[in-house]
Amino acid sequence: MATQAAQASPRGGKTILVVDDEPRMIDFIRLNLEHEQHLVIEAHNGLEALDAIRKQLPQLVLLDIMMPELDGFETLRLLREYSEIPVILLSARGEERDISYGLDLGADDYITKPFSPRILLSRIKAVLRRVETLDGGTGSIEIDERLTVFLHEPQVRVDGEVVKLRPTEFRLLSYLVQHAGKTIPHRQLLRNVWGPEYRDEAHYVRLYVNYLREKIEVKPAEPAYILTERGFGYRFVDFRS
Amino acid sequence: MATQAAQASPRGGKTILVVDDEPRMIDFIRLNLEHEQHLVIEAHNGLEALDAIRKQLPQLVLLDIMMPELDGFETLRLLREYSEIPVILLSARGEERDISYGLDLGADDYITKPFSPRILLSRIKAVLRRVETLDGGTGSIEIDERLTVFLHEPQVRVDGEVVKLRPTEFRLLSYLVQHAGKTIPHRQLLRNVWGPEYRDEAHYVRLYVNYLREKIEVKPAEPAYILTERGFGYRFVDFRS
DNA sequence: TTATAATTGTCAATGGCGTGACATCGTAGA
DNA sequence: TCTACGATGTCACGCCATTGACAATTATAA
Repeated sequence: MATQAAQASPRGGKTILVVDDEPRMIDFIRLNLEHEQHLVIEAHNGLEALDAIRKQLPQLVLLDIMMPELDGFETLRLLREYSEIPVILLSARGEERDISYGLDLGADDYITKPFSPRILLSRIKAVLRRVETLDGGTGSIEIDERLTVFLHEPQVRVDGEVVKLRPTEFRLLSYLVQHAGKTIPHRQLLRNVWGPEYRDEAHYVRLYVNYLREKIEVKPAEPAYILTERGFGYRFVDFRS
Repeated sequence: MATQAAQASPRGGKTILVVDDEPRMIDFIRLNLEHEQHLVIEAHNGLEALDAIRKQLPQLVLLDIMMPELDGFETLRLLREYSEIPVILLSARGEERDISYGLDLGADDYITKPFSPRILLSRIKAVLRRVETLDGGTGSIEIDERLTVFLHEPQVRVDGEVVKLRPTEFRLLSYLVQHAGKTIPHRQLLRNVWGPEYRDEAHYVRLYVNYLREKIEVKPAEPAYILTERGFGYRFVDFRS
């Protein structure tokens, strides 16, 4: 049902929906976003916002929390029932306590009013970048003739054969490939593949590195892709050099 | 080895280490933090910072990225080998691209220079609040005479008996209890218990709600703690009323 | 009231993940 | 060089998460 975001706009800018009941705030944001070549559409309450999202498919929504009719939280809750469009919440001073509620509802980030144009633009850029990393591009990286890593599917192609990866293997390989050429310390791998609550389980990394080697290396005992940096961590070979 | 954070400071303020090579920046931060009753200590490069953390055990570190000797990233990497002390990165304009690297290394948040006193204080407050939720308090919530939920151990006490919870059961129950009295939509439970990549697996929630009911309810078929709100989600009974 | 569909609850099978024990390798010091 | 120790690699087992099939319940409409 939910169509993928669309809307071309002049010179590579994005279509951004600004939802706020204060015209001054909308004007301020519009001024700054249009200066960056974005196309700005607006809505003045939650209902209008949901309507505009359905009809215009913006690439990003700036959503004020305190609004008449349908407030930002409720709007976001309804929206997240069917759409994963990026949303940045705008919260007024003193509402900071409730921000975690907004993130729970699925907001991508938030900005506290008042804010500077620079803050606004950098947050938007950051959110868009994150989203584009997730679903942009072809979604596959050709490491060399015999190995292709897919970033949207838990699988790799090795010597023309598709090999399925288990979820943890997939997250680990993606992380390594996306940081190819750098040695990643054990701790950092744990934190980013398993989660921040894992600190001392360096064992897991060894185990899953070996699972991966079994699947992608020619000779797992003499790895050519996932290299061991004794005492530090692991490094995926820099395939771009 | 790593002792728990300590340092009492006047009137409930925290001990905060500010690491920056620009004296003006330190002065600016010091002015604002001391106004909020925090005790400010300072360091001017990474080595000094690691030393100060060892010796003074601040509750939070504000860490500039661009510094001579040992930069913020490298300092953070070394620090995270042995300590989970909260760190907020300070990044100058134009370094925004590298922020995700800092978060990978285990930073808790970041602030882009220049920033306002209000931003500074609210970020610090947010990080400290998050940390204190994790390890503060007694760590247990007594729902009623027969049920106690532990927030730091995957277990509950039911009728005086300790019952162990599996990891997912534990996360789900913690989330429900911490939002007791509110109906949480299926989507929101999925997002916050399983992760943002789970969207349509509402089935999981049903299954785990039932696992939990088996463990904590008197009659699982007629739940008194975890209530079903047909068409919306689940609600943990409001035990504070 | 009854039929129907949507939602929720239950059960069982499968395979991934965490865990420990142990083998092997690499490095530094004797 | 040899030895000892720490780091890394390997293996096997048991628990838990996921998945699918299906039953029961509730709301809605006939």
